[in-house]
Amino acid sequence: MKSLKQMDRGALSDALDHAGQRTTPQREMVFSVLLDERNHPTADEVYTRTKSRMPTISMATVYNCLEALVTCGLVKQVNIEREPTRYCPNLSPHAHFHCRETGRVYDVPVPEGMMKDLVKVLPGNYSADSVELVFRGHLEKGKTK
Amino acid sequence: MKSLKQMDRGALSDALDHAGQRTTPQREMVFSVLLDERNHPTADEVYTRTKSRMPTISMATVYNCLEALVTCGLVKQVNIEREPTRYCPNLSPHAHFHCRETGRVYDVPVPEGMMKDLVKVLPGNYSADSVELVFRGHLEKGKTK
DNA sequence: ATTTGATTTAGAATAATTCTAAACTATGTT
DNA sequence: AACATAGTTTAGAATTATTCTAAATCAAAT
Repeated sequence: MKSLKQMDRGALSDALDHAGQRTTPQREMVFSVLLDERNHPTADEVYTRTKSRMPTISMATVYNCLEALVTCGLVKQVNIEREPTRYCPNLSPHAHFHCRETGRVYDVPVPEGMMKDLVKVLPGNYSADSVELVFRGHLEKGKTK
Repeated sequence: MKSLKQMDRGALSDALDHAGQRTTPQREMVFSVLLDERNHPTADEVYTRTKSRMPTISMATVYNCLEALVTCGLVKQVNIEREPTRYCPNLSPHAHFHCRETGRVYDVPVPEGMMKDLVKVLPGNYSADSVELVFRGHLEKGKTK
């Protein structure tokens, strides 16, 4: 898909607007790239993909756009073991699985409410606004996905 | 505490030995530093603390020692949001809490078996050997710890 | 004693990310 | 419409944690 669906375009400008930021062609393109292939790309990968559709974009702009998208809440950063930051447009609560063999990261759906329940292990004076759950291991032979 | 307790010294050389590595004064000192003040120091902080007791040690050696300790299983790396890697000698299953205000990281004890139970959310073909659970937020006024 | 291999060390190299300052773009105001 | 203002993009420099390199040191084993 080469461009943003109307729905996503709307969500994007709403979210940017709400954060006091402008909707620009670069931001639309980067967002589109993220929605298009949701395999947790790094900034560098996002740069390569975006550049193929918008050859004049710079690495700095890709970082700027990603930051804007994170700030306005449409994208989440995924950090695994000090590897380069990956970007994920999946906003529903989920965990991550990191395959040691391929290095790939997979979203893992979790039962409704589970992420919230986890917070209950915290002592009373700890107030958490985010919960991250990351598994590491390998995929059994068979499925690739 | 300036030096390793006999118990820890034994655990250290056993573990190093088991991994085919030698017990050296630098490794003992770095391990001692980690056991001494368990506030998830970064390599840089470990370097500073170790240097105060062993002024000739180098940064490279600190990294080497930390890597040796991680490899032989006595220490775990804790990575939060692409910040510098922290080192933690707490081997019992636990979660982490990252305070956005102070940047500090706290160990959070979890109910027996909980970390293992979390693995059950994974699809059958996902085989996890490690589970990481990180909360981010802030500490309510009152206790500092 | 000598060889062998591991370890330590200082400093160079790497790599992801952030910063800087100039050019560009869009928006709102008269 | 012209202009001021503020936000955005851009290339390249700077930063920073970490890894690499190669020489020096050390320790164990022949």
